[in-house]
Amino acid sequence: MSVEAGQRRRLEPDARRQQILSVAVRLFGERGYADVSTTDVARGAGVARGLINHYFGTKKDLYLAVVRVMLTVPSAAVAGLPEGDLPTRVDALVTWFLDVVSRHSTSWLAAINAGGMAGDPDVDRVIGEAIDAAADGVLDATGFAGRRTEALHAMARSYVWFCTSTAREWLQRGVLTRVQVHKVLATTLMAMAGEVFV
Amino acid sequence: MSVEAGQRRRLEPDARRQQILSVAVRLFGERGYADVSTTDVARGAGVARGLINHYFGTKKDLYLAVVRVMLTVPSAAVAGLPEGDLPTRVDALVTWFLDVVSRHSTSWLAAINAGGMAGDPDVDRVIGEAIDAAADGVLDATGFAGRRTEALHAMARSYVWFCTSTAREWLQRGVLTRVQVHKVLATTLMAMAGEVFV
DNA sequence: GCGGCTTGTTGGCACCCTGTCAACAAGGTC
DNA sequence: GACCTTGTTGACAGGGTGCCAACAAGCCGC
Repeated sequence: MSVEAGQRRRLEPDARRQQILSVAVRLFGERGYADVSTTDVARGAGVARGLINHYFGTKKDLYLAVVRVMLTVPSAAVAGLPEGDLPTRVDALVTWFLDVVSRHSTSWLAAINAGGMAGDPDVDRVIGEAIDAAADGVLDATGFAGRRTEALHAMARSYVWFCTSTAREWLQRGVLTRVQVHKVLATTLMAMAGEVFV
Repeated sequence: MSVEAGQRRRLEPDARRQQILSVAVRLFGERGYADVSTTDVARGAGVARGLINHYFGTKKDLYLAVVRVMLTVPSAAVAGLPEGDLPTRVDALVTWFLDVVSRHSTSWLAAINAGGMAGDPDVDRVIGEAIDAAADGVLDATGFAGRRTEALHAMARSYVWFCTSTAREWLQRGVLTRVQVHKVLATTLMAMAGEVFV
């Protein structure tokens, strides 16, 4: 107990908001939407429950902020792919993806999994934006960013979902190795780039 | 109103259970877990709310029964793939999958989407079993059912997730055509069978 | 036909969670 | 030290869930 529980302390709005958000990220990351009550978050932050509504609005709004944090971290360094022929660029993209997802595996996979909120329009929109960004990276790496169409983008998005589910078999189920995942993802992307992206 | 609302009628347990279940399937299929209350289901069935707990236990148990119904329907006719070379069998598998998913699109995609319950161990287990069954079909169609390993099965499972997300781009977003989805799925499965299943 | 019995069914109770809001007080200012 | 801004609290009302004793529909023996 490093915090005096009996005393009431004023923090600057940004600091308090950040403190609550970090607690929420931790809790939602390990327990899923329905299993985390705003009371839990408030207790974790040593704060009255009403303060959460004051800063974030509704519980779902808080969750949206949490998902944004979880998804924004990895997408920081999307750019920076090397030059070279198609196999080289595809390999670099897959390597980059596996690095990112293994580093932030828990939070990132938890966010993509939607922790029990998939189907909600707002949550799906936030996740969809992250998937869209990743899909842009896929089209970029395969050299189709210039000829981008809605259909191409949809296929790339679908491939990103494929990446996440394959990564889950590696990081969560532990039944695939990183080398195997790498080969699966690189091979399928090569096939898509060569035969269906046209 | 074909049902006398004011009268209390006794039904046989199986009939009542089935009646409640069908209402629950309809409601959960169109509105997601959190947005459907047991009161809604009870009202839809013209029944006291407590009766739902009597027949199904908790609300999550009811939802599990609903998901089982939604996922069991399509997996009925998994078998029956034609003989022939690899491209022929792959093509038939993809055609079969697209037929099934387009016929039961709403309920099946809703169930796979978990309607806001992904992350729950029990729900994930039920969905996982359906994915496993589909993955068996994939290994069967590609002729690797005999040499089945855990890793192969994981890759097939991952491919099934790829199929669902691609189908979503077609049936829910409407940005891909059936022909495009077919080509994507057939091409990638051919690539996986030829290069990574080894 | 009638009382009794099995059991499908109901309504209400207790508990938890959520969103709101008026009241409170911490910390700076004059 | 009085005062004022505003971060913070606690209580309230509404709604959802699980549970359980009481009720009654429909069948059986007489």
